[in-house]
Amino acid sequence: MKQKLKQIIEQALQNACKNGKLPSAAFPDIVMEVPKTASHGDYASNVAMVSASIQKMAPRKIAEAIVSHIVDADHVIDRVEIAGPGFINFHICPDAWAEFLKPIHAQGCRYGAVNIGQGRKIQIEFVSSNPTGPLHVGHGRGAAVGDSVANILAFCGYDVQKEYYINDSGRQIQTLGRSVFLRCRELMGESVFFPEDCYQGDYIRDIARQILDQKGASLMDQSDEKAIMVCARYAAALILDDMKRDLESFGVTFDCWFSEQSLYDSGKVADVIEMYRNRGIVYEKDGALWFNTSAYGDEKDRVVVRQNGQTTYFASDIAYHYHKIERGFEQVIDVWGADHHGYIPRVAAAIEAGGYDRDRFHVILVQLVSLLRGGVPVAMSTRAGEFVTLKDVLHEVGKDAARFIFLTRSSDNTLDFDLEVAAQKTNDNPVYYVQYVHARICSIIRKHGEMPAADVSGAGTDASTVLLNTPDDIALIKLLMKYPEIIRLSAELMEPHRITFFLMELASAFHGYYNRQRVLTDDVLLTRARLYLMTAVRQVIANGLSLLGVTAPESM
RNA sequence: GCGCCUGUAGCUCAGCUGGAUAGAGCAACGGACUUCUAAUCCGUAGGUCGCAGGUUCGAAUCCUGCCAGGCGCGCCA
Repeated sequence: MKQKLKQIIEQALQNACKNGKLPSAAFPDIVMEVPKTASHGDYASNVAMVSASIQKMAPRKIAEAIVSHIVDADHVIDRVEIAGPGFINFHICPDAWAEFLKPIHAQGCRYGAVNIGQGRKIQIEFVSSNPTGPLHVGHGRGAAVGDSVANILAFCGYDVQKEYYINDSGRQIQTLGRSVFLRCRELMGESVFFPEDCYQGDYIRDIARQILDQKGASLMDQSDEKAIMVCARYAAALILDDMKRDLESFGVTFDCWFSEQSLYDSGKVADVIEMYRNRGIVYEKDGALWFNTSAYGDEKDRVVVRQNGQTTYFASDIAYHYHKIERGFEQVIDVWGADHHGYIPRVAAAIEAGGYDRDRFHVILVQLVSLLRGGVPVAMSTRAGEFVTLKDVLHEVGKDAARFIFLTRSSDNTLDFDLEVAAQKTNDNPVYYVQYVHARICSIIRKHGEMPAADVSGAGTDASTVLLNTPDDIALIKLLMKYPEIIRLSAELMEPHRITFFLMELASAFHGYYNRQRVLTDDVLLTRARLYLMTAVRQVIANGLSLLGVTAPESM
């Protein structure tokens, strides 16, 4: 409809110009928007105001010139008004709307897919939690956002790869090994001192028990260093398996699990450092090797190889991100907790120093989650091993509620996750409000199937859709027409919460409709038309929910 | 001190690639189930869009400064 009106205005501008009513043939891009207030029409354009400086005319005069040259061949326009400072307001014929249900039925589960990716390869890396402990709520938010963004981008024509980066190298893994090792000795009856910097959680004991069962006490016969190494590998693998299971029950899967250690094993870290060294980007100072990140906008240079010869985490991250782009991704997206934001400039610097445009690297920062129960904060301390895991949350509130709630805020905002509210099946909980729409429509259709003469095969093809012309019908249709635009925005901005809010808005419109209008009536044509509308609503709800990774139940 | 995020109704937040009278949910109050699922709906009430300037036909939205809160500023990961 917007497109149609744009063309009509464009034509009117040209005609007006030809007839000498407008001095200049230079026209701006025509913007057509939906006014907030119904009395301002169904669509409004500000062309006249924007053209004022070009045409050297008063906006209202320009608007008059445009309006008087409008040709409405298809008779979609009921009336046109000039309002306020020079808005041109279009009121659409009530009968013209139902037309726009056709693409929804024609495209089905593809409705809303705007092809902005055009097959371009894009990678999104998320969660990437260290395999040293279970996933907690914060990871859940990252997982929900990352997975949903991946869904949206794939839906919009990108060739998306989802990746999990496994930090299976470095000090934290060492610490993990030491923690398990000490618990093993403890289980064998030794009294050991368990340092504070080791992982305190009970899961360490469980792992120790498993490893002793599996490998036997002879594990401890080798040198401590070797035993710790074995413990570290074993524990990391176990924790990783656990994470995979948790993520799967959260509806999240990855195309690639990328090991940090593999970057060292294949010599990629050394190679990349060598390359940068040859190009003078990396230099030695104070016995350490530094990366010249400040030349690329970082606040200071960063160490890559420490005085003691060990590489820093940044070293492998340089190699990792460099190779991501080498793997052929046009864009590389990282989903990070907001506490890592200070790390962005140096990774961007590394990419730019590698000869790539820094815009190819994008970080979605996700703010903290505070866990509450009935409004009271739940104490969480990784150090003390007290935390509510993602698994616990899933068990308590379920996948759909968890995913939906994680996406009810912009990532830029911190999120209070209240376990009590999330578990409630009341209107405090927006998931069910949206899912209920789907269930209700399915129920209507089931009921209709039990009715005599339950044939809807002609729906949408006969004149019956003209009956969809009440304000309630039109309001719903207009919302459905908005959906592709919502999808485009959420893809471009990588903001899944836009879909969440849209679905709540659509749900609200539907429930209102349901309470005021009847779908199944004695009037066969009307019933057919309304079923046609209802199935379109159901389709859009299902499409949106699927992008969020939430199921659309047929009954509740 | 520097950087990032936030500041909109009593609470939690949308809106912020500029548009007309700023929205939703919750909480409060009052209503609606013999009819397709009341996990629903309708109505009432509620606002100096943190503050001050600037840009322009027009600012919650863009720019600058300030104030407040959160997070981060390692040869940790």
